[in-house]
Amino acid sequence: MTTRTAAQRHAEARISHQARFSDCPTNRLLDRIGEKWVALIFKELAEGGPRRYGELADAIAGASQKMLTQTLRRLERDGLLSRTVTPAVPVRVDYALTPLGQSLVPVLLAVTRWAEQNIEQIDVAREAHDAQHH
Amino acid sequence: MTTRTAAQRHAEARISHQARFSDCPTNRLLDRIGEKWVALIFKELAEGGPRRYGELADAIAGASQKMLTQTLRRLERDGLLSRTVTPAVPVRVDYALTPLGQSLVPVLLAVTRWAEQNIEQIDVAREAHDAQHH
DNA sequence: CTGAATCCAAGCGGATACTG
DNA sequence: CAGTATCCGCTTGGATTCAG
Repeated sequence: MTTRTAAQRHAEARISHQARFSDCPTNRLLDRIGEKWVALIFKELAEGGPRRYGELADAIAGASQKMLTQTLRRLERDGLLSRTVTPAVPVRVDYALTPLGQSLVPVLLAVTRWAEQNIEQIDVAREAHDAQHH
Repeated sequence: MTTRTAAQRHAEARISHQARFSDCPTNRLLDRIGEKWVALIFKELAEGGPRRYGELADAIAGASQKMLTQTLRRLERDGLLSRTVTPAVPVRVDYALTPLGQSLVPVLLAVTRWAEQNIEQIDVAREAHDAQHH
């Protein structure tokens, strides 16, 4: 039977659009840089150059060890940063932005600039909105 | 007693950094525009001008009604878009970017441009990485 | 020092049903 | 038409413990 309810057709449409969502480069990128600690990691590596794992952990003390490692590994997998292991005792691991990662820095800076210049307007709008709807 | 274990001090440090994280304008903005449907909503409103709720729902068929409404309301609360109710039967609701929202469009475009130009390099890096670690 | 593995709570986000 | 309300599974992310 080709008979389907409106709900079924709508569900199917949603599925196919979900696929397109995951394929959309913009959404894929926003998923990455929107991750909780990515902005801070980029800030550290962009401003301070290569960093050891422990240095990053200190600089980004808000992140748990698990999240920091997970995030670093995902960024490495995407080719945005490099991970260099120096076999020694104890072991030494350095992270650095790749050229691809560096090319993303200006984009992040654009985001930062807009945020710093406009965050106050957002706060004002939020207070006004909250006041109106008591 | 001022005596605290290293673990306690570390936990306290993490708490205070968590607060700073939530205050950071960049992270606050990324939290917003990183939400699942924000990029598509902005794309629709930036390219097509004001849109009725139903038109947005059709254009962004991947989003459930609940998520679409939630996201629109949060963006409205932040002053990034406006919601205009026309009392009629049936009721008509239009959404549009505010000037503040429009000022964010170029930033989103920068993200989109980088994504489209570099997503392939990310895919390549990912395949290479996955291949190496079988 | 740099992680991996496990456990668990909180919340995001989808499905469904109902409403002015 | 444009939502609201409820239920619920799954993912996210922190705490803790163990390891090379």
